[in-house]
Amino acid sequence: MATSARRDEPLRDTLRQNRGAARGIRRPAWTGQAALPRVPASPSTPLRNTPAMRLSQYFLPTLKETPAEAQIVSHRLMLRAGMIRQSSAGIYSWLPLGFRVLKRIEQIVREEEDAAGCQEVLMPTIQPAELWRASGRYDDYGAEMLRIKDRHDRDMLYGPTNEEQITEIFKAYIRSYKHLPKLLYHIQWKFRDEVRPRFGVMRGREFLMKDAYSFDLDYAGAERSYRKFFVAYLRTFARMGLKAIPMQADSGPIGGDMSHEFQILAETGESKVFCDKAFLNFDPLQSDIDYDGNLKPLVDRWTGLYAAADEKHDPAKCPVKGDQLLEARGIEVGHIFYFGTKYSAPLGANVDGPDGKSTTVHMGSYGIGVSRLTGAIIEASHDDAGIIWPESVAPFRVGLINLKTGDAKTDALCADVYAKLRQKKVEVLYDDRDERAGAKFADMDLIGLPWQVIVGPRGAAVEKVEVKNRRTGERAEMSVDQALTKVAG
RNA sequence: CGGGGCGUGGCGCAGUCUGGUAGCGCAUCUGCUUUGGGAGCAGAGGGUCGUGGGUUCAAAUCCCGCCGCCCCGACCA
Repeated sequence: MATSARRDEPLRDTLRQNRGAARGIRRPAWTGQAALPRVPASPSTPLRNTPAMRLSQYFLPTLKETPAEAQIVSHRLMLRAGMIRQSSAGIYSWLPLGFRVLKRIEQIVREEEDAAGCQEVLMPTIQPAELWRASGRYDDYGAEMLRIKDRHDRDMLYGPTNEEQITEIFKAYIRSYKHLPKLLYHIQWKFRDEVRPRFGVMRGREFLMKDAYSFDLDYAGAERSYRKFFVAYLRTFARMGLKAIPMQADSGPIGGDMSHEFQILAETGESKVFCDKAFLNFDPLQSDIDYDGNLKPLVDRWTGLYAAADEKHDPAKCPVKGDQLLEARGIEVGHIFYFGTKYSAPLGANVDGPDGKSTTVHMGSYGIGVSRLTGAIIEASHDDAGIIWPESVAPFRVGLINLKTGDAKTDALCADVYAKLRQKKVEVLYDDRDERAGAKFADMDLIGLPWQVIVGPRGAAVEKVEVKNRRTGERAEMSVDQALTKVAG
């Protein structure tokens, strides 16, 4: 058998690599292979399985130059920080750093939905056309819906939303008003075949969305459910460090009456918004919420102030005068609406009421763009050097920078700080690469971890480290113990 | 979907008008020197120039078709 040139390639590559390894040659940050950790006999299943990471082993392909296709700042920074990789127009893979942020955001959304009494389910991405024919939307939805056929030539679709699906589930099991209200949500990938996807994950075709659905006996009940989500949304966005303003909205193609969209304020936002400056003083996290109590006063407080997106704003009719009117740019990150029996009626979602009569349930649906939020947060929180993550969604809380790997004292001090942070369960990314100081500073600023602990030979000689706050830029030298306290939060 | 632009090594670009050995910077690999804000020198590897056809002695370059991506607008979480 002839030995082809191609056949020789892998062998040569292997030899080359082995030679490199034997000499202790460093590999780029994201190609290194870590020794696999020993698996304990009875492994636990923590939510986060990588609380700490060495950058020399981490897959973090940062870019110095900006890819040409990215126009807006969040898209540029997500590509440069190695968070995502475009697969095709409006469709992205999530790399480790981006995926961590996505999971963080998802988890905050989940916690606040759960707190409001909403229960998590998971519905499929692929749905049967039949379901959508029943609601009449199979024909109404248009080309934005990705239609596919299975091997039996049955019409299927990649779900752009899940009203029909959830209504079918509800209908199958719930027969009595005694089981109402029911609040259900899921966090699932959706697909809308946008004519023109753009702005990176802010307007992709495939996107991760939390969509919740409420089922109530009547309008009054639906109103109570609506308020729960209204409040949960205020808390959700506030926890991500965002200023979200609820604005009266059209209910769009899904249809309905009561509707608000939640716009976060960001200088680079997609549309102009106008609102009362008093909003800025509201803090949704100030007080505990009793979701079983009366939420009307709280919702009224938020809806009592003027807020309008560009197309709804009429300067002549605006009640807010002069300085008190805030003109800003916004990004829509959530949308809630009540739509009555729009789906429950055609799909036959009825329950028996107290009077023994069958009643069509009142529904509402409540969306949050989870993947979009990743970009939106960056739009709201960045500077020239890169991303500035709010602590609640940061992929790691602390970046530990070793300014001179190979220097015994510096290495030892870094190892000490790294171990202590892990002990304190502080998520840390340790830059132990053999790179120049400047490159490390630049990368760390770019990926935007809230805290940097900088260790160099100068400080190591006197057992001091430098702590830098990414947001304020404030930096100070201090002992390891002081640094741990400062950074642990 | 209307209008415009662009596809050349992993990234950013030149070369196309006027056809004639495929280049530059960054990144990567090797060696030496460097080391507190994206290092220097020397060497090396890597590209069927989006794709199919056509014209020609010869095509990244000219012609036709197709595909992909980006921007503006209308539309949207």
